[in-house]
Amino acid sequence: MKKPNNTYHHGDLRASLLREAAALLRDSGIDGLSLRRLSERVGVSRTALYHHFSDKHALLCALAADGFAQLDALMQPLSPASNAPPAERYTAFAKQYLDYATKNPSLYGLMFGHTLWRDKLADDSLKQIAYESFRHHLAAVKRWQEAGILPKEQDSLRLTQVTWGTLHGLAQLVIDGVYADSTHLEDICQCVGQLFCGMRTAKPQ
Amino acid sequence: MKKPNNTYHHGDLRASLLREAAALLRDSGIDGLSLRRLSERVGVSRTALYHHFSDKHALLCALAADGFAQLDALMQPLSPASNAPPAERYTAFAKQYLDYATKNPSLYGLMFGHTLWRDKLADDSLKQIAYESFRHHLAAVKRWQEAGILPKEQDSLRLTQVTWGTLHGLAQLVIDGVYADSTHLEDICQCVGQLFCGMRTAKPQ
DNA sequence: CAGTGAATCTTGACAGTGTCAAAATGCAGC
DNA sequence: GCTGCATTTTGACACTGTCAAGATTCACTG
Repeated sequence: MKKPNNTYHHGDLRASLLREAAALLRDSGIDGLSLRRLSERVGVSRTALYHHFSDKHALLCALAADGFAQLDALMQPLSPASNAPPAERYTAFAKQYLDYATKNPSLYGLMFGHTLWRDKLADDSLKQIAYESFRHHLAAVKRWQEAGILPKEQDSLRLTQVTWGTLHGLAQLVIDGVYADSTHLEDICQCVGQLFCGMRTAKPQ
Repeated sequence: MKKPNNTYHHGDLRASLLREAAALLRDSGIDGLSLRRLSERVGVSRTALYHHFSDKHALLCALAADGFAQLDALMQPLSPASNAPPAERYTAFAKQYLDYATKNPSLYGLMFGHTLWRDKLADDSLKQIAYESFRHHLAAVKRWQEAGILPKEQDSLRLTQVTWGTLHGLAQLVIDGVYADSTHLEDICQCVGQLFCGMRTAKPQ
Protein backbone atom coordinates (compact mmCIF):
# COMPACT_ATOMS: atom_id res chain seq x y z
CA MET A 1 0.00 0.00 0.00
CA LYS A 2 2.83 2.33 0.79
CA LYS A 3 5.31 3.64 -1.74
CA PRO A 4 3.18 3.42 -4.88
CA ASN A 5 6.05 4.92 -6.81
CA ASN A 6 8.10 2.65 -8.97
CA THR A 7 10.89 2.35 -6.44
CA TYR A 8 9.73 -0.43 -4.22
CA HIS A 9 12.57 -2.43 -5.58
CA HIS A 10 15.51 -0.18 -5.23
CA GLY A 11 17.43 -1.92 -7.97
CA ASP A 12 20.91 -1.17 -6.78
CA LEU A 13 20.56 -1.28 -3.04
CA ARG A 14 23.73 -3.13 -2.18
CA ALA A 15 25.94 -0.63 -3.96
CA SER A 16 24.02 2.32 -2.55
CA LEU A 17 24.35 0.95 0.94
CA LEU A 18 28.09 0.57 0.57
CA ARG A 19 28.49 4.04 -0.87
CA GLU A 20 26.46 5.81 1.79
CA ALA A 21 27.97 3.70 4.54
CA ALA A 22 31.42 4.78 3.45
CA ALA A 23 30.31 8.42 3.46
CA LEU A 24 28.69 8.03 6.86
CA LEU A 25 31.82 6.38 8.20
CA ARG A 26 33.98 9.18 6.88
CA ASP A 27 31.72 11.91 8.27
CA SER A 28 30.53 10.53 11.57
CA GLY A 29 33.08 7.91 12.49
CA ILE A 30 32.53 4.30 13.31
CA ASP A 31 30.14 5.06 16.17
CA GLY A 32 27.99 7.22 13.92
CA LEU A 33 27.48 4.39 11.47
CA SER A 34 24.26 2.76 12.61
CA LEU A 35 22.00 0.71 10.42
CA ARG A 36 18.99 2.93 11.13
CA ARG A 37 20.82 6.11 10.16
CA LEU A 38 22.23 4.40 7.10
CA SER A 39 18.87 3.08 5.91
CA GLU A 40 17.23 6.44 6.53
CA ARG A 41 19.94 8.09 4.49
CA VAL A 42 19.49 5.66 1.61
CA GLY A 43 15.72 6.09 1.86
CA VAL A 44 14.85 2.54 2.69
CA SER A 45 13.58 0.54 5.63
CA ARG A 46 15.78 -0.41 8.54
CA THR A 47 15.86 -4.13 7.74
CA ALA A 48 16.09 -3.94 3.96
CA LEU A 49 19.80 -4.34 4.36
CA TYR A 50 19.49 -7.91 5.57
CA HIS A 51 18.72 -9.19 2.09
CA HIS A 52 22.10 -8.00 0.86
CA PHE A 53 24.25 -8.50 3.94
CA SER A 54 23.82 -11.27 6.43
CA ASP A 55 24.83 -9.01 9.24
CA LYS A 56 26.09 -5.60 10.20
CA HIS A 57 29.51 -7.19 10.43
CA ALA A 58 29.17 -8.34 6.85
CA LEU A 59 28.61 -4.75 5.76
CA LEU A 60 31.62 -3.62 7.76
CA CYS A 61 33.69 -6.41 6.22
CA ALA A 62 32.75 -5.22 2.76
CA LEU A 63 33.74 -1.67 3.65
CA ALA A 64 37.04 -2.87 5.07
CA ALA A 65 37.67 -4.96 1.97
CA ASP A 66 37.26 -1.83 -0.15
CA GLY A 67 39.75 -0.10 2.09
CA PHE A 68 42.31 -2.87 1.61
CA ALA A 69 41.83 -2.67 -2.12
CA GLN A 70 42.49 1.08 -2.04
CA LEU A 71 45.54 0.70 0.15
CA ASP A 72 46.88 -2.07 -2.00
CA ALA A 73 46.42 -0.10 -5.21
CA LEU A 74 48.04 2.91 -3.62
CA MET A 75 51.17 1.03 -2.65
CA GLN A 76 51.55 -0.78 -5.92
CA PRO A 77 53.26 1.95 -8.01
CA LEU A 78 55.94 2.23 -5.37
CA SER A 79 57.81 -0.75 -6.68
CA PRO A 80 59.54 0.70 -9.76
CA ALA A 81 63.13 1.51 -9.13
CA SER A 82 64.45 5.00 -8.75
CA ASN A 83 67.96 6.18 -8.29
CA ALA A 84 67.29 7.94 -5.01
CA PRO A 85 69.18 6.63 -2.00
CA PRO A 86 67.56 3.61 -0.30
CA ALA A 87 66.54 5.42 2.87
CA GLU A 88 64.73 8.10 0.91
CA ARG A 89 62.87 5.53 -1.12
CA TYR A 90 61.66 3.78 1.98
CA THR A 91 60.81 7.09 3.58
CA ALA A 92 58.57 7.91 0.64
CA PHE A 93 56.91 4.53 0.94
CA ALA A 94 56.22 5.03 4.65
CA LYS A 95 54.88 8.51 3.97
CA GLN A 96 52.43 7.16 1.43
CA TYR A 97 51.14 4.53 3.83
CA LEU A 98 50.74 6.98 6.68
CA ASP A 99 49.11 9.55 4.43
CA TYR A 100 46.44 7.09 3.42
CA ALA A 101 45.83 6.10 7.02
CA THR A 102 45.59 9.63 8.35
CA LYS A 103 43.39 10.79 5.52
CA ASN A 104 40.93 7.94 6.10
CA PRO A 105 41.14 7.51 9.84
CA SER A 106 37.77 5.88 10.43
CA LEU A 107 38.12 3.47 7.55
CA TYR A 108 41.64 2.57 8.59
CA GLY A 109 40.43 1.98 12.13
CA LEU A 110 37.72 -0.27 10.79
CA MET A 111 40.14 -2.24 8.63
CA PHE A 112 42.35 -3.14 11.54
CA GLY A 113 41.11 -2.27 15.00
CA HIS A 114 37.42 -2.84 15.33
CA THR A 115 36.86 -6.44 16.43
CA LEU A 116 36.41 -7.57 12.84
CA TRP A 117 39.46 -9.76 13.12
CA ARG A 118 39.56 -10.47 16.81
CA ASP A 119 36.29 -12.36 16.96
CA LYS A 120 36.85 -14.36 13.80
CA LEU A 121 34.14 -12.32 12.16
CA ALA A 122 36.07 -11.48 9.04
CA ASP A 123 34.45 -13.24 6.11
CA ASP A 124 36.43 -15.00 3.45
CA SER A 125 36.51 -12.24 0.87
CA LEU A 126 37.95 -9.82 3.42
CA LYS A 127 40.54 -12.34 4.54
CA GLN A 128 41.49 -12.99 0.96
CA ILE A 129 42.06 -9.40 -0.05
CA ALA A 130 43.82 -8.58 3.20
CA TYR A 131 46.21 -11.49 2.83
CA GLU A 132 46.76 -10.64 -0.79
CA SER A 133 47.72 -7.16 0.27
CA PHE A 134 50.19 -8.65 2.72
CA ARG A 135 51.66 -10.89 0.06
CA HIS A 136 52.24 -7.86 -2.13
CA HIS A 137 54.06 -6.17 0.70
CA LEU A 138 56.08 -9.32 1.27
CA ALA A 139 57.05 -9.44 -2.39
CA ALA A 140 58.13 -5.81 -2.26
CA VAL A 141 60.24 -6.48 0.82
CA LYS A 142 61.97 -9.34 -0.96
CA ARG A 143 62.71 -7.15 -3.94
CA TRP A 144 64.09 -4.43 -1.69
CA GLN A 145 66.23 -6.94 0.10
CA GLU A 146 67.72 -8.13 -3.16
CA ALA A 147 68.30 -4.53 -4.20
CA GLY A 148 70.16 -3.90 -0.97
CA ILE A 149 67.60 -1.45 0.34
CA LEU A 150 66.52 -3.60 3.23
CA PRO A 151 68.86 -5.91 5.16
CA LYS A 152 69.39 -9.09 3.21
CA GLU A 153 70.20 -11.23 6.20
CA GLN A 154 66.75 -10.98 7.75
CA ASP A 155 64.03 -13.52 7.09
CA SER A 156 61.68 -11.89 4.60
CA LEU A 157 58.48 -12.88 6.36
CA ARG A 158 59.62 -11.57 9.74
CA LEU A 159 60.92 -8.42 8.15
CA THR A 160 57.60 -7.84 6.43
CA GLN A 161 55.74 -8.32 9.68
CA VAL A 162 58.02 -5.88 11.45
CA THR A 163 57.97 -3.21 8.77
CA TRP A 164 54.22 -3.42 8.36
CA GLY A 165 53.88 -3.44 12.12
CA THR A 166 55.88 -0.25 12.31
CA LEU A 167 53.78 1.53 9.72
CA HIS A 168 50.60 0.24 11.28
CA GLY A 169 51.56 1.23 14.80
CA LEU A 170 52.59 4.70 13.72
CA ALA A 171 49.35 5.08 11.81
CA GLN A 172 47.34 4.22 14.88
CA LEU A 173 49.33 6.49 17.16
CA VAL A 174 48.97 9.41 14.76
CA ILE A 175 45.29 8.80 14.10
CA ASP A 176 44.44 8.59 17.76
CA GLY A 177 46.77 11.46 18.54
CA VAL A 178 48.27 9.59 21.45
CA TYR A 179 52.00 10.03 21.13
CA ALA A 180 52.39 11.67 17.78
CA ASP A 181 50.60 14.26 15.73
CA SER A 182 50.51 14.52 12.00
CA THR A 183 52.57 17.71 11.84
CA HIS A 184 55.79 15.77 12.39
CA LEU A 185 54.86 12.97 10.04
CA GLU A 186 57.64 13.84 7.62
CA ASP A 187 60.33 13.63 10.28
CA ILE A 188 58.96 10.38 11.60
CA CYS A 189 59.00 8.77 8.18
CA GLN A 190 62.54 9.91 7.67
CA CYS A 191 63.54 8.29 10.93
CA VAL A 192 61.87 5.07 9.83
CA GLY A 193 63.69 5.08 6.51
CA GLN A 194 67.07 5.69 8.09
CA LEU A 195 66.47 3.05 10.73
CA PHE A 196 65.51 0.33 8.30
CA CYS A 197 67.90 1.20 5.51
CA GLY A 198 70.34 3.36 7.38
CA MET A 199 73.62 1.54 7.52
CA ARG A 200 73.13 -0.18 4.23
CA THR A 201 75.36 0.64 1.33
CA ALA A 202 73.59 2.46 -1.47
CA LYS A 203 73.56 -0.16 -4.16
CA PRO A 204 70.77 0.88 -6.54
CA GLN A 205 69.90 -2.19 -8.59
CA MET B 1 11.98 -0.07 51.83
CA LYS B 2 14.08 -2.50 49.93
CA LYS B 3 17.38 -3.96 51.09
CA PRO B 4 16.89 -3.71 54.85
CA ASN B 5 20.28 -5.32 55.29
CA ASN B 6 23.16 -3.15 56.22
CA THR B 7 24.50 -2.91 52.69
CA TYR B 8 22.51 -0.10 51.20
CA HIS B 9 25.68 1.84 51.08
CA HIS B 10 28.12 -0.46 49.50
CA GLY B 11 31.04 1.26 51.10
CA ASP B 12 33.65 0.48 48.52
CA LEU B 13 31.69 0.64 45.31
CA ARG B 14 34.17 2.47 43.16
CA ALA B 15 36.93 -0.03 43.76
CA SER B 16 34.55 -2.96 43.34
CA LEU B 17 33.33 -1.57 40.04
CA LEU B 18 36.84 -1.20 38.74
CA ARG B 19 37.82 -4.69 39.85
CA GLU B 20 34.80 -6.42 38.33
CA ALA B 21 34.95 -4.30 35.21
CA ALA B 22 38.53 -5.42 34.67
CA ALA B 23 37.49 -9.04 35.13
CA LEU B 24 34.55 -8.62 32.79
CA LEU B 25 36.78 -6.98 30.22
CA ARG B 26 39.28 -9.81 30.44
CA ASP B 27 36.60 -12.51 30.18
CA SER B 28 34.09 -11.09 27.73
CA GLY B 29 36.02 -8.50 25.81
CA ILE B 30 35.21 -4.86 25.31
CA ASP B 31 31.81 -5.58 23.80
CA GLY B 32 30.83 -7.73 26.75
CA LEU B 33 31.48 -4.92 29.19
CA SER B 34 28.11 -3.27 29.61
CA LEU B 35 27.06 -1.22 32.57
CA ARG B 36 24.03 -3.43 33.26
CA ARG B 37 26.07 -6.61 33.30
CA LEU B 38 28.68 -4.95 35.43
CA SER B 39 26.21 -3.62 37.98
CA GLU B 40 24.44 -6.96 38.14
CA ARG B 41 27.75 -8.66 38.79
CA VAL B 42 28.63 -6.24 41.55
CA GLY B 43 25.13 -6.64 42.99
CA VAL B 44 24.02 -3.08 42.67
CA SER B 45 21.59 -1.04 40.61
CA ARG B 46 22.31 -0.10 37.03
CA THR B 47 22.75 3.59 37.73
CA ALA B 48 24.62 3.38 41.01
CA LEU B 49 27.78 3.76 39.01
CA TYR B 50 26.96 7.34 38.10
CA HIS B 51 27.80 8.52 41.59
CA HIS B 52 31.40 7.40 41.15
CA PHE B 53 31.98 7.91 37.44
CA SER B 54 30.52 10.70 35.39
CA ASP B 55 30.17 8.47 32.41
CA LYS B 56 30.89 5.06 30.97
CA HIS B 57 33.88 6.64 29.27
CA ALA B 58 35.15 7.76 32.67
CA LEU B 59 35.09 4.16 33.86
CA LEU B 60 36.91 3.04 30.74
CA CYS B 61 39.47 5.79 31.23
CA ALA B 62 40.11 4.58 34.75
CA LEU B 63 40.59 1.03 33.50
CA ALA B 64 42.93 2.21 30.79
CA ALA B 65 44.89 4.26 33.31
CA ASP B 66 45.42 1.13 35.38
CA GLY B 67 46.65 -0.61 32.28
CA PHE B 68 49.19 2.11 31.60
CA ALA B 69 50.39 1.90 35.18
CA GLN B 70 50.89 -1.86 34.81
CA LEU B 71 52.68 -1.51 31.50
CA ASP B 72 54.88 1.23 32.86
CA ALA B 73 55.82 -0.75 35.94
CA LEU B 74 56.55 -3.78 33.81
CA MET B 75 58.98 -1.94 31.57
CA GLN B 76 60.77 -0.16 34.37
CA PRO B 77 63.12 -2.94 35.50
CA LEU B 78 64.42 -3.28 31.98
CA SER B 79 66.75 -0.34 32.34
CA PRO B 80 69.60 -1.87 34.38
CA ALA B 81 72.54 -2.72 32.26
CA SER B 82 73.51 -6.22 31.35
CA ASN B 83 76.44 -7.47 29.39
CA ALA B 84 74.38 -9.16 26.75
CA PRO B 85 74.80 -7.86 23.22
CA PRO B 86 72.65 -4.82 22.35
CA ALA B 87 70.33 -6.58 19.95
CA GLU B 88 69.50 -9.23 22.52
CA ARG B 89 68.75 -6.63 25.13
CA TYR B 90 66.36 -4.85 22.87
CA THR B 91 64.82 -8.14 21.81
CA ALA B 92 64.07 -8.94 25.43
CA PHE B 93 62.51 -5.53 25.87
CA ALA B 94 60.28 -6.00 22.83
CA LYS B 95 59.30 -9.45 24.03
CA GLN B 96 58.22 -8.07 27.37
CA TYR B 97 56.07 -5.42 25.77
CA LEU B 98 54.41 -7.83 23.37
CA ASP B 99 53.90 -10.39 26.12
CA TYR B 100 51.96 -7.89 28.18
CA ALA B 101 49.87 -6.86 25.20
CA THR B 102 49.03 -10.38 24.10
CA LYS B 103 48.24 -11.53 27.61
CA ASN B 104 45.84 -8.63 28.16
CA PRO B 105 44.41 -8.19 24.69
CA SER B 106 41.15 -6.50 25.63
CA LEU B 107 42.75 -4.13 28.07
CA TYR B 108 45.47 -3.27 25.59
CA GLY B 109 42.86 -2.64 22.95
CA LEU B 110 41.03 -0.36 25.34
CA MET B 111 44.18 1.57 26.24
CA PHE B 112 44.93 2.46 22.66
CA GLY B 113 42.29 1.66 20.06
CA HIS B 114 38.83 2.24 21.38
CA THR B 115 37.90 5.85 20.65
CA LEU B 116 39.06 6.98 24.08
CA TRP B 117 41.73 9.14 22.48
CA ARG B 118 40.22 9.85 19.12
CA ASP B 119 37.24 11.77 20.43
CA LYS B 120 39.14 13.74 23.03
CA LEU B 121 37.37 11.73 25.69
CA ALA B 122 40.46 10.86 27.66
CA ASP B 123 40.30 12.60 31.01
CA ASP B 124 43.27 14.33 32.52
CA SER B 125 44.44 11.56 34.80
CA LEU B 126 44.58 9.15 31.88
CA LYS B 127 46.47 11.63 29.75
CA GLN B 128 48.88 12.26 32.54
CA ILE B 129 49.78 8.65 33.21
CA ALA B 130 49.94 7.83 29.50
CA TYR B 131 52.30 10.70 28.79
CA GLU B 132 54.38 9.81 31.81
CA SER B 133 54.71 6.33 30.43
CA PHE B 134 55.87 7.79 27.14
CA ARG B 135 58.43 9.99 28.89
CA HIS B 136 59.83 6.93 30.63
CA HIS B 137 60.21 5.24 27.29
CA LEU B 138 61.84 8.35 25.90
CA ALA B 139 64.30 8.43 28.76
CA ALA B 140 65.14 4.78 28.19
CA VAL B 141 65.73 5.43 24.50
CA LYS B 142 68.11 8.25 25.35
CA ARG B 143 70.03 6.01 27.72
CA TRP B 144 70.24 3.29 25.10
CA GLN B 145 71.45 5.78 22.55
CA GLU B 146 74.21 6.91 24.85
CA ALA B 147 75.13 3.30 25.55
CA GLY B 148 75.39 2.64 21.82
CA ILE B 149 72.48 0.24 21.77
CA LEU B 150 70.28 2.43 19.63
CA PRO B 151 71.60 4.69 16.86
CA LYS B 152 72.98 7.86 18.37
CA GLU B 153 72.47 10.00 15.31
CA GLN B 154 68.67 9.83 15.42
CA ASP B 155 66.56 12.43 17.18
CA SER B 156 65.49 10.83 20.45
CA LEU B 157 61.88 11.90 20.25
CA ARG B 158 61.41 10.59 16.71
CA LEU B 159 63.22 7.41 17.59
CA THR B 160 60.95 6.87 20.58
CA GLN B 161 57.87 7.41 18.46
CA VAL B 162 59.12 4.93 15.88
CA THR B 163 60.20 2.24 18.33
CA TRP B 164 56.99 2.51 20.32
CA GLY B 165 55.06 2.55 17.08
CA THR B 166 56.74 -0.67 16.04
CA LEU B 167 55.94 -2.42 19.31
CA HIS B 168 52.41 -1.06 19.27
CA GLY B 169 51.74 -2.06 15.69
CA LEU B 170 53.08 -5.55 16.22
CA ALA B 171 51.00 -5.88 19.36
CA GLN B 172 47.87 -4.98 17.44
CA LEU B 173 48.63 -7.30 14.55
CA VAL B 174 49.32 -10.20 16.88
CA ILE B 175 46.30 -9.55 19.08
CA ASP B 176 43.95 -9.32 16.13
CA GLY B 177 45.67 -12.22 14.44
CA VAL B 178 45.79 -10.36 11.16
CA TYR B 179 49.27 -10.84 9.82
CA ALA B 180 51.06 -12.49 12.69
CA ASP B 181 50.27 -15.07 15.31
CA SER B 182 51.80 -15.35 18.72
CA THR B 183 53.65 -18.57 17.98
CA HIS B 184 56.35 -16.69 16.08
CA LEU B 185 56.59 -13.88 18.60
CA GLU B 186 60.11 -14.82 19.57
CA ASP B 187 61.39 -14.64 16.02
CA ILE B 188 59.63 -11.35 15.39
CA CYS B 189 61.17 -9.77 18.46
CA GLN B 190 64.57 -10.97 17.39
CA CYS B 191 64.09 -9.35 14.02
CA VAL B 192 63.13 -6.10 15.72
CA GLY B 193 66.19 -6.16 17.92
CA GLN B 194 68.53 -6.83 15.04
CA LEU B 195 66.90 -4.17 12.90
CA PHE B 196 67.14 -1.44 15.50
CA CYS B 197 70.49 -2.36 16.99
CA GLY B 198 71.85 -4.57 14.27
CA MET B 199 74.83 -2.78 12.77
CA ARG B 200 75.80 -1.07 15.95
CA THR B 201 79.00 -1.98 17.74
CA ALA B 202 78.53 -3.67 21.07
CA LYS B 203 79.70 -1.02 23.47
CA PRO B 204 78.12 -1.93 26.85
CA GLN B 205 78.10 1.20 29.01
C1' DC C 1 20.08 12.47 71.65
C1' DA C 2 17.08 14.67 67.83
C1' DG C 3 17.22 16.56 63.39
C1' DT C 4 18.87 18.30 59.22
C1' DG C 5 21.68 18.11 54.82
C1' DA C 6 24.35 15.62 51.88
C1' DA C 7 25.93 11.49 49.92
C1' DT C 8 24.52 7.29 48.09
C1' DC C 9 21.53 3.98 45.92
C1' DT C 10 17.08 2.51 43.53
C1' DT C 11 13.13 2.67 40.52
C1' DG C 12 10.95 4.31 36.31
C1' DA C 13 11.43 6.01 31.95
C1' DC C 14 13.32 7.33 27.31
C1' DA C 15 15.71 7.20 22.98
C1' DG C 16 18.66 4.48 20.61
C1' DT C 17 20.76 0.08 18.89
C1' DG C 18 20.87 -4.76 16.01
C1' DT C 19 17.97 -8.40 14.62
C1' DC C 20 14.14 -11.76 13.95
C1' DA C 21 9.27 -13.15 12.18
C1' DA C 22 5.50 -12.25 9.45
C1' DA C 23 3.16 -9.63 6.16
C1' DA C 24 3.25 -6.77 1.91
C1' DT C 25 4.92 -5.75 -2.66
C1' DG C 26 6.77 -6.21 -7.24
C1' DC C 27 9.27 -8.96 -10.81
C1' DA C 28 10.11 -13.04 -14.00
C1' DG C 29 8.56 -17.26 -16.17
C1' DC C 30 5.12 -20.90 -17.29
C1' DG D 1 -3.09 -14.41 -15.84
C1' DC D 2 -1.29 -16.94 -12.38
C1' DT D 3 2.32 -18.73 -9.50
C1' DG D 4 6.87 -18.66 -7.25
C1' DC D 5 10.50 -15.90 -5.67
C1' DA D 6 13.25 -12.08 -4.46
C1' DT D 7 12.79 -7.94 -2.24
C1' DT D 8 11.01 -4.58 1.02
C1' DT D 9 8.24 -3.21 5.04
C1' DT D 10 6.05 -3.25 9.56
C1' DG D 11 5.94 -4.89 14.26
C1' DA D 12 8.24 -6.57 18.00
C1' DC D 13 12.02 -7.91 21.25
C1' DA D 14 16.04 -7.64 24.07
C1' DC D 15 19.63 -4.89 24.83
C1' DT D 16 22.30 -0.57 25.49
C1' DG D 17 23.63 4.24 28.09
C1' DT D 18 21.62 7.90 30.61
C1' DC D 19 18.44 11.20 32.97
C1' DA D 20 14.93 12.57 36.70
C1' DA D 21 12.75 11.65 40.87
C1' DG D 22 12.24 9.15 45.00
C1' DA D 23 14.17 6.09 48.88
C1' DT D 24 17.72 5.09 52.18
C1' DT D 25 21.64 5.80 55.04
C1' DC D 26 25.62 8.47 56.87
C1' DA D 27 27.80 12.56 59.08
C1' DC D 28 27.36 16.34 61.44
C1' DT D 29 25.27 20.28 64.21
C1' DG D 30 22.30 21.93 67.92
